Amino acid sequence: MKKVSLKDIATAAGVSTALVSYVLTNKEKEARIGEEMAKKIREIARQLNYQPNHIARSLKSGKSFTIGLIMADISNAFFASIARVIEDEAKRNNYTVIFGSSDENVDKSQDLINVLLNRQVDGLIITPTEGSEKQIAWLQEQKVPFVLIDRYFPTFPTNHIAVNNFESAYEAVAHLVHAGRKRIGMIAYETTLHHISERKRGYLEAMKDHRMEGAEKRLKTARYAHLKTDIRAAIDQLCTGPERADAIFFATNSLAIEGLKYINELRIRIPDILAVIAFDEGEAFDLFYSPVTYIQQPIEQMGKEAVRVLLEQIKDQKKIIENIYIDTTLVIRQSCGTKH
Amino acid sequence: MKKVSLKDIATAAGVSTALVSYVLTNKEKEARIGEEMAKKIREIARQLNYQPNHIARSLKSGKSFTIGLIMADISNAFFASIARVIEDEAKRNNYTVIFGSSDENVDKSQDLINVLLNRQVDGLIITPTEGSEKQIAWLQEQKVPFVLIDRYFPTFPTNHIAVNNFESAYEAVAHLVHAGRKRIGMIAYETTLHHISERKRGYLEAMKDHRMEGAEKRLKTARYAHLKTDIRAAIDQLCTGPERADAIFFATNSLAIEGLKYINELRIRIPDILAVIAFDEGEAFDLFYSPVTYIQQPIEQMGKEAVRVLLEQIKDQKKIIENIYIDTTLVIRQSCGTKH
DNA sequence: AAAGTATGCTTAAACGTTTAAGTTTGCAAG
DNA sequence: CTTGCAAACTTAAACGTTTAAGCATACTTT
Repeated sequence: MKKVSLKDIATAAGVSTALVSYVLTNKEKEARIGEEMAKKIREIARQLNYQPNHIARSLKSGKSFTIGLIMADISNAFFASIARVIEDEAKRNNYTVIFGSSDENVDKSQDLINVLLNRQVDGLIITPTEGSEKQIAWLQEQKVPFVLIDRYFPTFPTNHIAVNNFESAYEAVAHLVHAGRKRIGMIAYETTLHHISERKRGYLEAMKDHRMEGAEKRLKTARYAHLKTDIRAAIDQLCTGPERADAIFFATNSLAIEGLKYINELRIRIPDILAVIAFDEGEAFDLFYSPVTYIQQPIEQMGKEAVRVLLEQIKDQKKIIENIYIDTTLVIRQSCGTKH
Repeated sequence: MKKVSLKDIATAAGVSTALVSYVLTNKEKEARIGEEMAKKIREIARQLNYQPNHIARSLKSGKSFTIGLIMADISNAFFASIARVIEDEAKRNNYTVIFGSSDENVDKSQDLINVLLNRQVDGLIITPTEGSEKQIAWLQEQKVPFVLIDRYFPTFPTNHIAVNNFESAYEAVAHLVHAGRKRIGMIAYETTLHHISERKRGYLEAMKDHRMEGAEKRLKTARYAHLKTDIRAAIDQLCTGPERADAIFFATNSLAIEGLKYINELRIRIPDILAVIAFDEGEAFDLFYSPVTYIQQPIEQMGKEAVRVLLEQIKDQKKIIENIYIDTTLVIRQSCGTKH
């Protein structure tokens, strides 16, 4: 069953395709189409169930009405939720979303950028990986509209949507201090990515401001590719000896999940022996026997803003760069031993 | 910065675009291109950093090398994981994925189908919603290649990837019986979707075969749109009175998560007072104080098969319908009180 | 020397749209 | 009775590819 095209309608109506095009794109006024004819064409289009060919349109207009979405890993709850919001929001604006997962890997990221640009996406929403500065800079040179989300590079200005990582981390650590914890540790990723650095900085500053000793030595990192083993090692180090930590701040939900699994195995009681705070949400945190206090990122807002900024960028290339910072909320549960 | 096209290369090389096209699509042999010239063209293409325009190609070939993915909700861990696998697998085959969430809503589903088909996707992978039979039947009439995943309609044959829902549910309930549970309940969705019906049937059959009383009255359902309240009501009914259930089988991960939250609130101890089994995975299940026994669906395999079947279908329209059934694994943890 | 054929390239149409620039007809104004 | 102009269409080019068909030129055959 062949698709019906403008030509089919034109033939059926005994007119040129141009006329049909004008009518079906509601340009009757500008093109001074007769009322009779317009009605007739519309009727035929309806009968034949005409569906415009988006590809032909894109070729002509140079716009695909498609957004490319590059996330670190769509199967991760945080990114999946963002993807969800972005798709909804894009759809509301008649855009469609193509996605891919970079796995925090520079080469995959480059590959995805290439694939998506070849597909003529009108713009990109990206959670950039470590070491992808050059790729991002190149996008900027090429004047490809894009927005970074979750992370960004402080060294050069780009559109980005981020959360106030420093303050959020600071606040989380302060909360632990006020809950009476003395030996607070942190587990983060081993990365130079700015959002993680900021979280680390928030931890260190808060520790300093509250005159807590040994922050540096209690700041552990894990490699993305060796999450499980590295986290276990970190926790082993943190939770043994006379100076064992009485609180851990996890820089990320995946770190927290892995960490809590091991803490469970070790039968370290929370919050009695150890207090815990995590960045990001996770349904697992709700179900944990001691519901986990966490820093809640406003996912809905982040996704919507990302789409908004990107679409504005697409509409008007020379538009000024927008940096959106959104505040998080510290959701206090029982994992720090405080009831509010 | 304008994109370079075949014409640019042709001009630079002083030849026709046809020649360039032949070279860059490696048809030199068939088109008898001179070695010298081929080398020269390739070099120029490299220098200008030529990237083929996918849209133009699609228009010409009538193929977009794009798959449409319609999931119930991409922010749900199960679907997100499937989406992840599908995207990876599609990419390996030089396909790209556009996605959308139907929210278990027929109208949204129809809307997504329209949007994706207008985008000229070459085929669809769908988790069909309740009541979408007509849409699916229409796709079949229109000879649009598609594969259903997770669910399907037994009333008419379609390509689909499914799990042996009946047997899995049966096995889960049998496991509960062998663990000594007497009053086993089930909480499912209120839906006519076949995969859920099969899970219910598995429960009922297993109960009958093991001579367990009161299965019907202990089979509760919750509406997707009123998950929280309905689940609470169901659990209230199941877990009170002298005949209170000593086990609950959740038909889905979202049901289980919501259910466990409430069970936690009620301070019903697992597995002492209540045993629990869930369909699907969830990191929350690992972290639960009594790690949850669950039916593990082979997500990777499901996603890969879906892509395989779809691509075969795209290649050869008259290909016979494929129904893939994949076995699940019952992952036994502590939530049923048994250690293996 | 004529015919055939291999080689290397060009032409042109096509995919389904959009849209600027015609063309034709009728009618009012000069 | 021109001329002007509005109304209602049509033509044709363009977007960037692909690909069948065509056209020289040179090299073999007989």
